[in-house]
Amino acid sequence: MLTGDIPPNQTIYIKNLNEKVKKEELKRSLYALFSQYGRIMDVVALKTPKLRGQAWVVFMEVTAASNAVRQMQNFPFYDKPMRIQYAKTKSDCVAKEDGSYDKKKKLEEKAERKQRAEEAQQSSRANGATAENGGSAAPFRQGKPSVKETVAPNNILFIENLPYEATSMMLEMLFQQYPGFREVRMIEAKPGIAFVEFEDDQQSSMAMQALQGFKITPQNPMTITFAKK
DNA sequence: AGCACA
Repeated sequence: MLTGDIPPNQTIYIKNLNEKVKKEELKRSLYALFSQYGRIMDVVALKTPKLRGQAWVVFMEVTAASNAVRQMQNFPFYDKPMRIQYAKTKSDCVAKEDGSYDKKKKLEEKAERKQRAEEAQQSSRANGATAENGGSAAPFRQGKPSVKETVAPNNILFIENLPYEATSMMLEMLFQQYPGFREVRMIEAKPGIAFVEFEDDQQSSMAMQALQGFKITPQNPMTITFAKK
């Protein structure tokens, strides 16, 4: 198994990400793509030589992380299959919430890492380039509070939290700009939801990433998940 | 391949 014997963690570790994607865009897309599994506390991505092509997505619940690990395993994202595991350690933002965050310990760890890096540098007798990268607060958006059932990626999107005023025409305008768009389906008897069909699951996922949380009215950020087949 | 919090 890809996850090896790493115990479940509310944070998932993703590798084999496309390194050409800019950090902010990557974080936004990961946020949009994974928020269908539950509320996300933080997304961390660094572009340092050691950490490029990897990211951490911190969920509020472990169950959300578990579903994400299973369902999105190997899913093509910017043309590369994502490799997903549980993170090996607790994320800082989680430690801060549960009170176990220890600033002193954190600094020690940082110093140790630095030390290690310098040793490696010396022993190799080589001078390499150093890359540093800034980055700040993770995006926060409204999402579903509760745990979701697991749904594998597919070509049909399920849209929730639409305002009453929303029409299929409006949704069509919104979704038709993404390649592979087929149709919008709304059900008279069920206001507030819609189904949007694409040709394949990669195209539907691109639209999901682009429109996740989109507000038709200020009070209604739409929630997009893959439809149950 | 690579597990951090700039």
